Amino acid sequence: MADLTRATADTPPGRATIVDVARAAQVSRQTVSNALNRPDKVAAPTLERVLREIDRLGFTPHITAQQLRRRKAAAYGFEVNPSGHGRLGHILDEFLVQLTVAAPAHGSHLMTFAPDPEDVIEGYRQTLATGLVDGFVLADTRHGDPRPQWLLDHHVPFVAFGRVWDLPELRQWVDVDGGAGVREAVAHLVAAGYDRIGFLGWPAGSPVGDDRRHGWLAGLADAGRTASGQLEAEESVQDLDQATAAAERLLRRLGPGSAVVCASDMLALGAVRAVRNTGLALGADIGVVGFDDTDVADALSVTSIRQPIAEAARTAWQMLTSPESPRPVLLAPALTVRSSTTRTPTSSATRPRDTPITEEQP
Amino acid sequence: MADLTRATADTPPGRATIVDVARAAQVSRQTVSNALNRPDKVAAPTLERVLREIDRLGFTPHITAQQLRRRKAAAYGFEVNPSGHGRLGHILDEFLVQLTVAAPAHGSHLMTFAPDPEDVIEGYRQTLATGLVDGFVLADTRHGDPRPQWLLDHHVPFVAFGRVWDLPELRQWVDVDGGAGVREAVAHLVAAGYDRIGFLGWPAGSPVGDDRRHGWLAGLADAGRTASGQLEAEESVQDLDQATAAAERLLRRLGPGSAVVCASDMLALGAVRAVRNTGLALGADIGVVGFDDTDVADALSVTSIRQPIAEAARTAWQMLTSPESPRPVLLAPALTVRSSTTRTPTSSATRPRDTPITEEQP
DNA sequence: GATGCGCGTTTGAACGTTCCAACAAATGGG
DNA sequence: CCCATTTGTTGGAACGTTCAAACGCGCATC
Repeated sequence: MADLTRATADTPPGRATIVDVARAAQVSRQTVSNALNRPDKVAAPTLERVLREIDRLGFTPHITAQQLRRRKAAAYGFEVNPSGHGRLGHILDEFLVQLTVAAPAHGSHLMTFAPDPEDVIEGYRQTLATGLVDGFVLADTRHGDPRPQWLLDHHVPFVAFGRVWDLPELRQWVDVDGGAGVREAVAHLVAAGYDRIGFLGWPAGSPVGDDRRHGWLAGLADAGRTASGQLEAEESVQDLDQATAAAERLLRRLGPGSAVVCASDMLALGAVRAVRNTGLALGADIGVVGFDDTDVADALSVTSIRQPIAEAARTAWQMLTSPESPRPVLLAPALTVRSSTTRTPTSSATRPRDTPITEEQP
Repeated sequence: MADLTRATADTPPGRATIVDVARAAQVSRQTVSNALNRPDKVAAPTLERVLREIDRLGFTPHITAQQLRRRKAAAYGFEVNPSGHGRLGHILDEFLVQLTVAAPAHGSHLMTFAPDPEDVIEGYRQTLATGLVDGFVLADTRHGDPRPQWLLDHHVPFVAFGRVWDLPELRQWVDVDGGAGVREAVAHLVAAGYDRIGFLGWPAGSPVGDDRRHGWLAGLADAGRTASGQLEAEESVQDLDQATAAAERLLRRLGPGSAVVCASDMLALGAVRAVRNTGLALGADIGVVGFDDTDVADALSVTSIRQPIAEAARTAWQMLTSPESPRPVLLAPALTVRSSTTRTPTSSATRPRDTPITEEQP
């Protein structure tokens, strides 16, 4: 169907193949192949001649034929799970994009596939059996997830984004150290001059949520403070109103001049609403930090903890394609600082920075 | 690397091929191939025997070999553009997921690729020249987009999600009728008993934004109202504060008992803040409708216009894989109704529905 | 001057499948 | 009852590439 080359006297119509190049450069198939794959094995003048013809004919190797002969797809599968409201969500969305961006650097491609709703494994088995992919990038590893063990059992290369909690001996995963991110956020808040620092999280029990909570405690310890006297709200993000109410209770106890670190940007939205409901100023009176640096944080001008997704993607490829046995990697997130954690308000860009602001202090 | 079958007496180690099946069923290669591709050409008893062996050996055709021989990849490319904050965004995120879900129904696969930052076309040229894909699914078609014309020139199959504004004669696109969605939202608000209905949009000039604005005007006309006396705020979503301020002006003019339709959920967030700032009750006093049904709308309990992305994805596949010349398709979005457009407040689940609420009316 | 070696190049075969033409057996019409 | 047609099955070839082995050649070695 697609025609990429113009047909002339010495270029047959359709896409140019390796034999077309060979004929034009007056060498054999194999020499053209060598020119591309092991240039050191080809004499300099020959190499130059072949490369010139490759360029002239616009030859690009047919990956499908390579895949067949090399018995290697140079492609990896990525399961997109339509369960989460039919979307990947902010983090996996970005992860997929960054995986795709980083793929060429490893001579690979990414192929998406949807899971079989009946059987978690079936989609993996099929995708692999067709020879379309060499392995998989796992995301969203859950407790009791059967996939890592199955992949191990069948010697299928894979890497996980997210700790594989069930298999502590497994080494092929990248994750983001959420706890370290929260810890850093606490340090930032202390340095910014907030007196008391609370935490708005999810109900205990989820590994991710608990990790972030521990980061908060560690941050307090770093600053020589303890959690006693502090208050921790535990509500589900599902209901924004609950989060808002929890944040209001938190603010009543901590008072102006304090700050709240939240386990998600959606919780941070609740905190911001609570700040407004309480009649306080965001940033000047109360600091708020979110998690994941979503559109919401950006729109609300809320400081947020940003996961280094691009680096996670690059690390994942490294583990997948480098031959030696990998080491688990924990990446540190970074803080995107916005006006929600600035005690001298700069939210209005029209107001000059050096204008002294009288703010009510406790 | 991967070993999917156990090696026994009559099954050689490694993946089973078509010849293994042929040997086991005592037929030729070709008959096995026919059994899978043109079962009607195979005698019933033979067919049964072959299928039994296929099942027993766990044979799955090697797609790579099929691709080579059939000269067809049965895969399509999808460009993920890392420019938008490194993410696809809510809509394209869902579109990608739904494309992947619908792919098997068309015997196809989806392959992601990142654009060459230097040259918009280069990524397409390369991906196609390698034979990895037969064509492309375009998204995010912009004004002055060189891709559709290039693809047409080179006879490359493709379909666009989003109208191709530059090429009115082009027929291969699916889009969502945003205007119709807004129009329906206006009808919903009228039926719900809101007196005056405003619109909070983006500055005029973007096709998408203007389309939604026209939907608002059409909805007013349907209800026998005109935009005179109504007020339309035009601000950029970039700055939530501007949106909030614009919404406050809007509410001052429209007064309680009115409603605001927004061109995005982020604008709706501004509207919701304006409602709170004005001391009014969301839903009971002021109706708010967003667009795209994102997490934010869900969290804020805001009625939102939901794009039928899954259907768009199915339509895209249809256009791509069905032989006959396609017709452009405009899909109608649907309203996800939440408490932000309910005049008898049900936002707090604990408060019984039948409790009469005294609300101040103008 | 025969021997061995390394370099650059070529040739045959293979990856796993389907297209194509040929074939044998069964079926039908005159 | 023979020939033409249909039905079912088969083997050779091809898709475009790389692997593995072989080859010819110049050069140093003895």
